Amino acid sequence: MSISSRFAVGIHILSLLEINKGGVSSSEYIANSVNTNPVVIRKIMGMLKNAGLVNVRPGIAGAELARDLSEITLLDVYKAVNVVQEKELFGVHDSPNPACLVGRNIQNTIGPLFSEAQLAMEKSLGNVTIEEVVKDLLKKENQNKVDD
Amino acid sequence: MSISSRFAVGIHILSLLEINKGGVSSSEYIANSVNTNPVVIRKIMGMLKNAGLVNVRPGIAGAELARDLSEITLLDVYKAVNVVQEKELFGVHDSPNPACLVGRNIQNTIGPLFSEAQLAMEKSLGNVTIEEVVKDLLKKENQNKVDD
DNA sequence: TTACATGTAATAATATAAGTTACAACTATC
DNA sequence: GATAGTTGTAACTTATATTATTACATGTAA
Repeated sequence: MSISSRFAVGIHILSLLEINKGGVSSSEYIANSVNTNPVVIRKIMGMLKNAGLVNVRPGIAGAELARDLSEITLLDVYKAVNVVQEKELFGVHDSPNPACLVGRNIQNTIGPLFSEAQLAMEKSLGNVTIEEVVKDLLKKENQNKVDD
Repeated sequence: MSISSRFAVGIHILSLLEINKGGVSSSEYIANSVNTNPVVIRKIMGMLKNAGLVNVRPGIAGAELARDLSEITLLDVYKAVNVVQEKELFGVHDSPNPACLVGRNIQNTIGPLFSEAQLAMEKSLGNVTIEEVVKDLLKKENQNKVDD
């Protein structure tokens, strides 16, 4: 099981918008970098737009960042692309037997524990900005040049 | 997206083994409490057995805990039932375009960030033992009695 | 030998993800 | 205003994973 790659693609898109700031970032252009279909990009872009992270308009080619990169965290992207619902990272079997002590209490006992673990993960995502991601992309790019 | 309920069921099973310590916990008995099919229980039980958490033997009815409850954490169960592979909680789009600066570096940049978030979640699970779960189950049971 | 349990393979039903096609709605420009 | 090119979106396909279920081999105790 893995969380949908929409999240990774969302990060890819925002990074690309920054690095291609001079040019026009159409869905086709972005799809070429991500290596997927332009429609997939437009769907994800729509989510990023709803979350106020990018500006896109029908008929007009190219998307732009709606906020400073230092004010967009991975958690913002994660929430924007809707990959995991609140308190639902961990699936729980429904309708356990109410005639059993464990069955009638397990959900209430497990729920908070699962929420806490999910929040710990999300907090970690909230500590990283897209600005840092872009800086690291450029750093890795330069490292590779030196290696050649 | 949700992590397979095998994890929740695994916790349910271990708790039930403790609370039903006096009786015989056959796969049918457990399935009745979880509200699922006995085969599902046997499959999960097999994973718990491989991880050294329970003792079960072919032909002999009933399973038993293989360790003290205070020495089994939620993380142990999570790993036992194999719901998330190492470093694979977050899906990443494969083969992004190597001709693009972002495309050829995004995986190496994102990877460690995703791993860190996953580890934060897993660390949280490692802080809770099944013993605590059982205590909370009993506590909630008594609270409900008072409410009646 | 019988009754009953676990182990496991095979299958079906369901849900979600990701890719794709098709087309409506919109904008700029000629 | 007609055209070319873009975004927005619905519909469909394919692939994969989960969960439930059936069937049966294997193992144990009485």
